[in-house]
Amino acid sequence: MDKRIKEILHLLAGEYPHIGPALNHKNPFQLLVAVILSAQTTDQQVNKVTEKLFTRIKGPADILEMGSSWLEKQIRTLGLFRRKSQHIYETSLQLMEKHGGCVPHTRGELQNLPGIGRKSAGVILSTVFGVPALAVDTHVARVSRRLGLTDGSNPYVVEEDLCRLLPPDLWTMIHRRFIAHGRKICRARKPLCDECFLLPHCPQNFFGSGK
DNA sequence: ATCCCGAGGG
DNA sequence: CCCTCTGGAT
Repeated sequence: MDKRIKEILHLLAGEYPHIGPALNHKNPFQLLVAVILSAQTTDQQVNKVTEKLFTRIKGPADILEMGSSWLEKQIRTLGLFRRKSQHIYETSLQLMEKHGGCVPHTRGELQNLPGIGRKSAGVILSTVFGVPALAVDTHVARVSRRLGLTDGSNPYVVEEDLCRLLPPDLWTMIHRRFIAHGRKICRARKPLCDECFLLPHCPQNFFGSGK
């Protein structure tokens, strides 16, 4: 692994030591629901909704029992709420019919569910099944690009580049730490470069990019 | 490439 | 007003 990358990872580990999943949940199904809800939405907004939602919803059968219009009302404060409601309902249906009410353990099966793409499958695999995955969202992509770890705008390309550069046993933590850094310092709009502990190692800094 | 789509911040 | 938020399906 590159020396500069090692130093970056070391500094990130120091700043964001033991960092857990940002989406609150008590079982794999609840995480699956939360991940669907998280599209183009802050985790804070998702957690606000799921705090109430998950007192009634423990598994896919609960969704089918309550119905999609009920669900839609519960998540109305989130963006894309109609589509998310449909996806959660359809996914619950498929889980009951094809997977015995359980969340599947493989990427292929997960991505086959409506509303679950590569990023969401990666989050589920790494968070509840302990499978190494580097889920690339808007934060991970942006931070990776600014640090010069990739030049791709396509998330799949970014994931390929990162997975080539970084060992699998670090993928899950790197995902979380990049997100934490992307929220706090390396923000999309006005990045706080003057407060950033990675600045000496960042190509964005003209004077520090040389070595 | 386009659509979905509310909350929050600037 | 504007942009962004742990995207995915068509």
